[in-house]
Amino acid sequence: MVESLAQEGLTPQDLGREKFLERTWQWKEQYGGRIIEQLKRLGASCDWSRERFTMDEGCSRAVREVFVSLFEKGLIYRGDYIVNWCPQCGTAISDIEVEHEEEEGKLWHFRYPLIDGEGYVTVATTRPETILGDTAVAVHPEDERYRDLVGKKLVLPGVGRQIPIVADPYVDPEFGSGAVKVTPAHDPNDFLIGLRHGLEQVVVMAPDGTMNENAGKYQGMDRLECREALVADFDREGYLVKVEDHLHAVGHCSRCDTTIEPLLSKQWFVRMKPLAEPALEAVRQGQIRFVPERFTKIYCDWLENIRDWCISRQLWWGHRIPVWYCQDCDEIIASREDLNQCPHCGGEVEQDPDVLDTWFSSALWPFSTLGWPDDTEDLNYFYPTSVLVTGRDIIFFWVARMIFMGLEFMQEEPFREVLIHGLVLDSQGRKMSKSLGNGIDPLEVIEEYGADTLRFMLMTSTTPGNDMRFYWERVENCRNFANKIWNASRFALMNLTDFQPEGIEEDQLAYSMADRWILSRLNRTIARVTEELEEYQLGEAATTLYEFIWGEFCDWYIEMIKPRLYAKEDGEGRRTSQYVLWKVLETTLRLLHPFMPFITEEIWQHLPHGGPSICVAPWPEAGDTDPAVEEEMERIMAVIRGVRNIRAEMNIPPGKKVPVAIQAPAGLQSQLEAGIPYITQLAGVGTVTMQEPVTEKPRQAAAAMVGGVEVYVPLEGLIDIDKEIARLRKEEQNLVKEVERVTKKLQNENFLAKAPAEVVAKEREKEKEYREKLAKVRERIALLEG
RNA sequence: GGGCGAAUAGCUCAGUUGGGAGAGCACCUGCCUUACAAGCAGGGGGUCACAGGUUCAAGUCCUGUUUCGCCCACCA
Repeated sequence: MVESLAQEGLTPQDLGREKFLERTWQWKEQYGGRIIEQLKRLGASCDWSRERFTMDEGCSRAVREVFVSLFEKGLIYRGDYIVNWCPQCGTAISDIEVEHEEEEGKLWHFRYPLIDGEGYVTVATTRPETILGDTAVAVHPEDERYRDLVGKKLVLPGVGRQIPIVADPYVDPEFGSGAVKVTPAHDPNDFLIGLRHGLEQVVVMAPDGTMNENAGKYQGMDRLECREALVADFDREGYLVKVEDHLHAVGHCSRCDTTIEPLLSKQWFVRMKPLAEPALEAVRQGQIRFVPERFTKIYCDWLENIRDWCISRQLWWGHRIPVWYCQDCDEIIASREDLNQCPHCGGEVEQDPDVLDTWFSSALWPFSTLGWPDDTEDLNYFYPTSVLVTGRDIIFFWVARMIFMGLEFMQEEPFREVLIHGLVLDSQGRKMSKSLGNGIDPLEVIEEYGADTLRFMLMTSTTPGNDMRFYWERVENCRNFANKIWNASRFALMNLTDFQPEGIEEDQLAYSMADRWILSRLNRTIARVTEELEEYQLGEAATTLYEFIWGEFCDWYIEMIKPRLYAKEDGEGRRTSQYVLWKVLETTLRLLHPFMPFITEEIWQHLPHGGPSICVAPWPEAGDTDPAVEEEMERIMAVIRGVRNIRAEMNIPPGKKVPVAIQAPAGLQSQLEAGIPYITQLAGVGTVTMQEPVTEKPRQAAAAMVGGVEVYVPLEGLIDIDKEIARLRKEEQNLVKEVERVTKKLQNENFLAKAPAEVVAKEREKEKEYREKLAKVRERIALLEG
């Protein structure tokens, strides 16, 4: 066993590389067949020789089914509407693909003359080029200033078009001049005003962002170029009233960051209200729960204010819209099958050239990957699933849409809980982005530190829903933890070569104090980790394991059992510690497996184990703890720490064995005697003398008062009395503070009356403990000084 | 304009029913001790942003303020 692990020349950092990915893949394939089937079904095959991707057939069929079904229900429609147009990408995009950024812009004020020459109306705009598409000016119906002008006409400067003044409640009389230019083809509000008043829609911009034939002499100019030229022209001609600085939010394409142009065009939309309502109810009534809870509000707010979803894209990748247009009878047919001719008139048909928003198919993921629309075994087994884990940045894009599509087509929510995590930021707290070049390639981290290291790092020191910064120091820390487990396991394997757990009866074993202690700690750890995982306290669970493995198992237990393991003559003791060592490690690996899948699997396979793979091994169940032995061991450990502290402070050479005299009440002596081997071994102690507290205190000695016992290290010549007094003085100071605090609390009658009895009892115990300790320290100081 | 999050050790962050402030890194001291120097042992370091309030008791609950960050938003 040991040989195989060593011979392969592995380090934990190798784990996660291809070899292990492959190996784990094999195990998963062998034992987790269902999952593999799903993953395979997910794969999209790509054929570059054609113009478009060929999406996986299964998924494609689901997408068509959903599209056609929604179309038949009237939930998908094709219409003219103002969409977010990206001139760079040359496509429409949905509302959530637009990123708003505050920008310093200008607000230009222009005057439009009345046709009768009787004055002007002043309007303001942040996009002067859209003036070319103006077909009205709107004022508030109750605005006294303009009441008489409603119904009159203005001349659109530079264009010459006569446009009406209309009254519309949308206009805010308080803002600017109280009069708004109306451009129905290039502004969503204006579009609605236009519909209400039957205004003409004049598109002045081409899909590539240049001005089109309706822009007159500005035709062919880029929109910004046009803006400059137009402003200059209007200024010269006296139409420009003033220019103000203006801070406003400008929409940008989330993909290429180009300024979005609202543009009138014909697109496909999903009618959102009927779909949003059930999705809202499912969350409101608790069928779906968000963790952390605050994301519920974000989700609900979005769906409550949802507008129809523009799903057509003028791109060359994606699922092509399954709609055919008859060239003869103008019939529009949404079809599950490809069409060659019009089912109505037999005429020639052409498929819509557009493709679907990629999130349209993503929304079907919970069921399309399971074989839907067929009634498959996987679908019955895996839908709905229990929990979805995802980043907070795609709640709208993905989570919400999976929910409403799931409800619509499966009549059941796709998952019960949604665990939201934050984003990984760079070390300065910025989002990782291509343009900043501050991104970190996870594959590089894996290459250098191992996959488990990265995984563990991402799971620790974070709170659900909060962002985290990427720090190499933390990666290193996690790498070190991975090494720690690796090395501890190597130690275990070296000492388990002649061990098999078969046939061992737990109650027949000769447990040492250390054995009983670590088993109790293990049970406590199992219970705690399980509880924390159930509460989605992933970081806390990982920390609990970290502390148990490093702080208790490695630092204490392994050190404690070394003599037993090395002593060949102590057969029963050795065998017991081997068993406990194996049991604790094997159990701990199963607890740690979700956090460090590769390393735990690799080690587990080398240990005696049951079952084919740790990834299908049962989750550990917590047994009984033994508080008495924990307390006893804690006292022994305190003695050891006390002696170590003395050694360090007194600069006692590391190799030097020191004698120790322990003065303890009779009741504690037998317990302490059981701990003597650990004290001698772990604190560099030669002999331990057990005494009654009444015994004369040694003068040439350093002392530690721990857990109700006095520990003396008598070392003639090696103890600097002045230094020892200073050390004790510091201890005294700390104790005085503690005693003061506790006493003050216990003198407070309100505390005694209102605090729970157990809290008061605890405080009383503390007070007693501190006072006793303080008395001993003072006595000690007096002795040394006197 | 609306909403959310954060503020704790030099740095990055934990701290979930309110009951003696924690980790990692960095720093200081001593150790190559037969699993591990990517390690071991010991140590220093915090008025938990600020101001009020509730409570016997507040990092934790409430109110307000400040400073960062994020999300949403069709006032030209």
